[in-house]
Amino acid sequence: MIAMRGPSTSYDLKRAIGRSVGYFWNFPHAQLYSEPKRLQEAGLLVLHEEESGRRRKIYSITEEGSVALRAWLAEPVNEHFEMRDIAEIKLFFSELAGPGDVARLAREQVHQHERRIDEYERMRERYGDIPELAGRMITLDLGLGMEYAALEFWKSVRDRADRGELPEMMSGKRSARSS
Amino acid sequence: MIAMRGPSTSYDLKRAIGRSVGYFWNFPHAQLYSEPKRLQEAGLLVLHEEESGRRRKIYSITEEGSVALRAWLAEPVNEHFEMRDIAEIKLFFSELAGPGDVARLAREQVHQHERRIDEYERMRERYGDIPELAGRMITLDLGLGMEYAALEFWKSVRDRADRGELPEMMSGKRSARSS
DNA sequence: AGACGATGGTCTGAAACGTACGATGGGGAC
DNA sequence: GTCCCCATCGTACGTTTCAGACCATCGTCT
Repeated sequence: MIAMRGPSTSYDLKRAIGRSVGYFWNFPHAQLYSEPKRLQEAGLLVLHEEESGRRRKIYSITEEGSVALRAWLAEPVNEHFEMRDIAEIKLFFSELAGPGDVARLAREQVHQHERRIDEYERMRERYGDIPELAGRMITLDLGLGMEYAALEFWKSVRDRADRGELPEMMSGKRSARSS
Repeated sequence: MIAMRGPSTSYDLKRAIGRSVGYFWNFPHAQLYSEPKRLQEAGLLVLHEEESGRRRKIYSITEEGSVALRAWLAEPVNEHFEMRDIAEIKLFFSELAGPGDVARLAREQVHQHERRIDEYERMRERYGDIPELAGRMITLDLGLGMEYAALEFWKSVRDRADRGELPEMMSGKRSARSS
């Protein structure tokens, strides 16, 4: 982020991330203070500390840092993306849930994904045709694609639940430890 | 999981999760040993320890546990799902990458998502029409939807990169700390 | 009898996390 | 002009999570 934005304080990073990468990779802000320190000690960043009143800590990338960054970008990505979706977990275990729970869950999810889609579409409208940002907007398409996929899914769950097509019993326990 | 499967050892959980929920919520296996202990101390599980050679630790859910579980399932889900996608991060910062990096990245991703789709489709074929499991198969549809969305996205990135339509320069640093 | 893989479990050091807390400065209300 | 609020900027710290090394047992095949 520092390589892209130029010299930044941790607070700058926090805001920049909040508006961009944060959507698909969350950072607790405390990390944005400890990590730069680590990277600076490793020689990948340099710290310029203000002497005036605010005493801001402004980090810039070093040549070594740039090299490491480019090496990382060139490296292949082995892992598949990770997801953590509480709604999906609840759906998976919905056979243990009470009547109406699934329908309510699906409705909530439809709503949430619609809001998120709105948010993304507005971002695209505002920044979409600023050529400087166009590159960074690519990932927005992926986010939107995912959101639309999720939205369609939950809509169909909602409709099926409303039509009573999903089991959603609250049956007795099964037995087996085997299989 | 224990409520659904019936009495289970941590190892049972590990396997069961590996074949199902694990795809959208990963658990390091060590947690599957420490958590049940915690839940047992909290009264939500009971432990039956074998006295024979193996001394397996088999957990079952208590009435209190069932109640807590159903309460949790009925609770609204506030958070949006979390994603962690290294490929997406690299794409976001691709303006700092070397020539060819984006194309390579996209190709890898296409391949990975295709493999994952295969895996899911095979699961559906094998278990799809076993009525007992049908309920648990719903989430598979969401997984597939996401995978197809990602696949299409990365294909389009790949094609655009091949046609040289993406900037992918390695330009000089920007200046601003502001905005 | 021995090898080996599946089963079953524990421990630990390092990261990550959330969150409370402290401080400064600029700008608007008055 | 002064006062207060909010955005800015930063630190500290206890708790969870995590990866991964490690250990033991059992069944089965050779």
